[in-house]
Amino acid sequence: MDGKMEDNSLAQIAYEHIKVRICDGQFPMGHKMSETQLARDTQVSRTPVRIALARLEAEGFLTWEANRGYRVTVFSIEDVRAIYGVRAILEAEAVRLSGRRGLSAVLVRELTELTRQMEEIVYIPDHSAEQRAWFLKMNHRFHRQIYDNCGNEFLLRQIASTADLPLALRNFFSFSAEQLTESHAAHVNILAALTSGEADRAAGLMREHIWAARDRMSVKKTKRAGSQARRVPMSRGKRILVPAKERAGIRKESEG
Amino acid sequence: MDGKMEDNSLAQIAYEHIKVRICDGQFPMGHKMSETQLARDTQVSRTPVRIALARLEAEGFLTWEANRGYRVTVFSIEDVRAIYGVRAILEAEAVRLSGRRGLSAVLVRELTELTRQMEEIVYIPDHSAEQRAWFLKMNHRFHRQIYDNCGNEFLLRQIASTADLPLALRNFFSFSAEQLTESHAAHVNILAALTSGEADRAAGLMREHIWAARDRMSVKKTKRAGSQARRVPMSRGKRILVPAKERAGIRKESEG
DNA sequence: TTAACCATAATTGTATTCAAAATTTCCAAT
DNA sequence: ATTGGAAATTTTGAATACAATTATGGTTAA
Repeated sequence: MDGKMEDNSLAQIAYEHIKVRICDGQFPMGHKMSETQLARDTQVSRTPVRIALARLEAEGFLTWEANRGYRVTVFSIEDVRAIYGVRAILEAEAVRLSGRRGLSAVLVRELTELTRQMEEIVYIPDHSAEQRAWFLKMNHRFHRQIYDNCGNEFLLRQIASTADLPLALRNFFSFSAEQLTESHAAHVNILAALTSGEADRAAGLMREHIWAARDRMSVKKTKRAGSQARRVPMSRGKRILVPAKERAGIRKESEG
Repeated sequence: MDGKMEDNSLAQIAYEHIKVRICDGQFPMGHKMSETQLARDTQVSRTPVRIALARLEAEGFLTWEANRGYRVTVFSIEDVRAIYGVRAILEAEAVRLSGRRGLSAVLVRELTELTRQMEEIVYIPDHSAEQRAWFLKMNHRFHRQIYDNCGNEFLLRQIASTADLPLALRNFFSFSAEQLTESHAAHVNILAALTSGEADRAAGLMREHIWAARDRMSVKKTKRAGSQARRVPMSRGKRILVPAKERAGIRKESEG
């Protein structure tokens, strides 16, 4: 169902394991990624862990420093804005291409169904955290379904690599009820534009939809993100300035 | 002058070494990257080579297959078109942002100087291959100078990662005199739009400039690229179908 | 108390070793 | 000659060993 062929390689397992923990926020920004520690946690040797770390570094999740190892990349609030800016143009383009190609009947049905499910949650006065999480899951699928139809595999790859980067941050920002409503409304409009063949308009709506998410993020918790983020690494070999000495207290809380 | 701080790590050296050889075309698309072979060539152990390969894989240069190692990613002509499509929107956005921020006097002077140097070559009736190479170098700087001013470090990173990908292919396509002229004219227009504060127009011109490069590529050597490219990998774990048995004949021609 | 310095420990960078999988080679059978 | 298959070789995946650098901790002196 998942289309995932068996990845027996420990490097792959370590990669996914670590990536999830970064996106979860279990490894916060600036966190020192100890190779030995990770190897012990995963019950493998350092070799596959190193492969995984190298890949995550190339993808921007980690930042490397000579003889000092890897850290979770520190994104300032400006960085996140910048990432959302890129996401906006990439995903708007994906929507445009997808719209130009035309949506199949089954795809429209799936998107409609997803929208309906999200709407259900939106109209629940006091939705639970679980329901909000479900909304986010549906939201993710909605976007992805549209993008997957765009026919530009490389664009998809770029989107995938940018969409996950600020994921760790997103955990800090809770969605309010109005934001869910707003988001849902945007989805409805985008879907309407797509089904009526207005690819360019759909693209513009998607761009604004992502801009809205960006702005939502900027106004809310500037304190939290701003205090932790000191420096923009984002390129190999640059120094990053982070508190140092925050090693303890994270290793044991995994899988509590 | 290069701003490169000492990278003693063998992994880093191997990374750059291999990447250059991929972009050079010394390692053609689909080429099997033997860890042992590379290790012997570089006079280091397999360990740093593996790190380098993992990074290059994450960046899209290489494609990995379980128990079968790495290969140079095979791009079909459609892939290259797709990449140029993404480049167009990314670099147009960089131009727009750069224009909105405004260009400093010194930057304008530098861009003007670069344009002048390129113009010189354009107006030489029979320019040498060396001069064409110089044009390409200036061209690259021109683009880069504009982008670097955009203020979105993440966008720059994305551009850097996409711009190099089809570099190997670009070696197959020789620039004709008219194409140089066309390219130069576009630069002049873009620079004019930027200096007159028309950021959006500059962005549009850049988009078309890159589209022109894309189309130039599509019409020329479809045979060459089409015959070598069989399948679009571009995502980890997918199978790629390449001739197989093309190992010999490459190892010895390096550093002849 | 603080600063400096040396010793110790821990971590990273690299090489080597070993096992498992894949490729190649070679031989036999059709 | 071609095909099939089994042994041999090569290559990848992973673990371990070792060297070099960095972090830590404690002792001493001001």
